[in-house]
Amino acid sequence: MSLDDRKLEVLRAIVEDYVSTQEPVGSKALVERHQLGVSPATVRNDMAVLEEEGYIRQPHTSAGRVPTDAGYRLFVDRLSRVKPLSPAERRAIERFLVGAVDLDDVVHRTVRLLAQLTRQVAVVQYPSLARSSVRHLELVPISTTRLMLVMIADTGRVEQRLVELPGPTHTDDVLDMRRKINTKLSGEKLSDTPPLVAALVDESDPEKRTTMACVASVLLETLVERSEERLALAGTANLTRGGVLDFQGSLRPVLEALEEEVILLKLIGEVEPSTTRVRIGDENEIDNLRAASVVSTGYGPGTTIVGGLGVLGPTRMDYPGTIATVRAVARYVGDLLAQN
Amino acid sequence: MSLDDRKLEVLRAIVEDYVSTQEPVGSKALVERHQLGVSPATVRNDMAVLEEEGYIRQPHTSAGRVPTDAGYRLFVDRLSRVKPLSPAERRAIERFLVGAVDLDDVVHRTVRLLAQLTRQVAVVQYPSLARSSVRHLELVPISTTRLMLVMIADTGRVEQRLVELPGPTHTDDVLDMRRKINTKLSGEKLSDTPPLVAALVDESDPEKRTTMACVASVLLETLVERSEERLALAGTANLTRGGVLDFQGSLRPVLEALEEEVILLKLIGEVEPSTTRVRIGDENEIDNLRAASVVSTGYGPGTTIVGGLGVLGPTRMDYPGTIATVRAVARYVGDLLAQN
DNA sequence: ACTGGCACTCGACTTTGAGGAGTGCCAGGG
DNA sequence: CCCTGGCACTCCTCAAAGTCGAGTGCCAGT
Repeated sequence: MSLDDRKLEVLRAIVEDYVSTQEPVGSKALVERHQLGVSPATVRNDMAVLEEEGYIRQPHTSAGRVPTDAGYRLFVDRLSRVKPLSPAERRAIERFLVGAVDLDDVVHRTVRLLAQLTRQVAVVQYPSLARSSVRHLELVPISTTRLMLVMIADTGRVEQRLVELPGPTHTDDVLDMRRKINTKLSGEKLSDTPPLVAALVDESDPEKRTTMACVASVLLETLVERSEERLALAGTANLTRGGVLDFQGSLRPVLEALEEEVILLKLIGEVEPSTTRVRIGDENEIDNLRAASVVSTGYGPGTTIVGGLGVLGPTRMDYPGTIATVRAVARYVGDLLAQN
Repeated sequence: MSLDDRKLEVLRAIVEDYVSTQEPVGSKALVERHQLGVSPATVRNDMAVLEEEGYIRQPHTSAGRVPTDAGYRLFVDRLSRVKPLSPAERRAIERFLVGAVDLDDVVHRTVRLLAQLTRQVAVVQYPSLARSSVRHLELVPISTTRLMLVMIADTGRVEQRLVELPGPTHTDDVLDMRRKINTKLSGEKLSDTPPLVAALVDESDPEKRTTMACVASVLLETLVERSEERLALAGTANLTRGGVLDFQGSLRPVLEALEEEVILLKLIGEVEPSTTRVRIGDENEIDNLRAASVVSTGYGPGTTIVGGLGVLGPTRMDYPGTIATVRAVARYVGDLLAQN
């Protein structure tokens, strides 16, 4: 059975009212607040159908209706009009992001901005190393048997690791290694580097091979294996808006999930180009977040994607507004990265 | 009026019972659970005095007594015996901290460990730049008009900033600057560097002065002005233990405070050598944390202090245990840093 | 100085009842 | 055939009232 236009209109009205009032919405209130052009009784019939189809439900008999996860899904997919950002919001974004001095700064400003605009929990992934290229590798002698390896990626990320050398090594040899490494690796995608690093060891003089092997192993760890994805989080206090009503009474599971980087990365990290992804309630694979919704998207200079960002909130959220904000922020951040 | 020994014993019993049960404790329950050697009526008289002195209070008539902030303070200062760590805890600390590969790793492991052991919110400050010395400064050419400045501190912290040069600059000149800067600044406390940086500009060749000034300004920002203190936070989910009872019904203000780095730094950053600081409820200057207690201490290699760490929880917390854990973790982290 | 006894207070919990929002269904009308 | 007004019904919310019991303060007695 398919739903006719009016039923969809009723669903939209229910979602919009419920999102803004946080109270189950009844047929009478619905016709008063929206120009549906029919009587409450008719709306009731439509509601009965919508309930049968699983889009809305009653918390208890003789209460109004509340959208189900499926209802929100339908709303997002077919009923929500794109809500353009207000000029004030655009200005807020620009004001917030100009003046960022480095990548850390950009990420921190972004995550706070997102949290503030959406009034929800915001998550921003640092540009993924897996999607970056090597811009420069530096070997800094700390002592005769210790180096600091610094990797600068084209996305602005900088990673450093300590290298313990097998024995005292002369500065000239370090410089030599540094030159060779850079010649070989500069400009390469991080994911393409392992064979090149192996080649570096093979090609080096026999007497310097152990030293080079040492550096190479740390290099590999830094470039690929560790593949450390970093995150920034902000706005957890927003979880407490709407009392204990959202999130079925306990913030616990949500806060727990937010502490797991792995989980957050799953949420915002899996990005397809230029798509905004919305996960509603049960659609989240993580049990702890079955009462939450996540809106996420990728960002990066131009059309490429180097990382993900998004927000998390109650299923009862303003989807059109949130989606618009997340998209806009992602675009601004992308532009910002493109400038470097 | 001074309190005799038994009254203090009663106070201790009240604190201990309330901390473990989270319920107001009455005179009868008290004599049953502790060997006070007197009758409930006597205890009641003692309680009346303790209440008059402001150490305990009744949530309402005909309820048991609850410690006040002043009561906890007295308990911490005079009544709590040091609780030695269990072997299991010692082992947990060691297991958690060995295998940390760099400073980031150490800090993250520490903060998680602390949150887990105390079952509270943990905060760890990265080694403060203000207390660090320069180990090495590196200038990495990114393009002919851009450098990346990398500062490596003796505490393991690494800061980087982009430098926009006034015009194309030859690599040799960069190397020259790099050498001069290192000669001048290596080993110096960051706080002592500003005049040295100024001298660097003064001493440089006239035609290279603008370039050097450029680098110097970023250098100063990195070394001193920005003076960016970093933090790691973990265990916010622990705030939800004990229901909504702790924190007078709303986590909101606490979560808000935890989002402000400045506030957290105030809490754990002001450290005197080898002291563990306990701030109880109202003693916190931040309004949002008037229902919380903070236990903090400094850490660093040997007896020096390079940063702070601590935990935050409800005033109703296990002070002896928490204090012991915080101290132990700080000592272990200090030892770990000393090894590098 | 401590104890047992006793009257008293007051929150927690239960019961009862009125009120009302909202529904489902049905018969009638365009 | 779809919409509408009417009506009986459900069941939540809220307030009032009452019981229960933990815990207290005080006092007289040892």
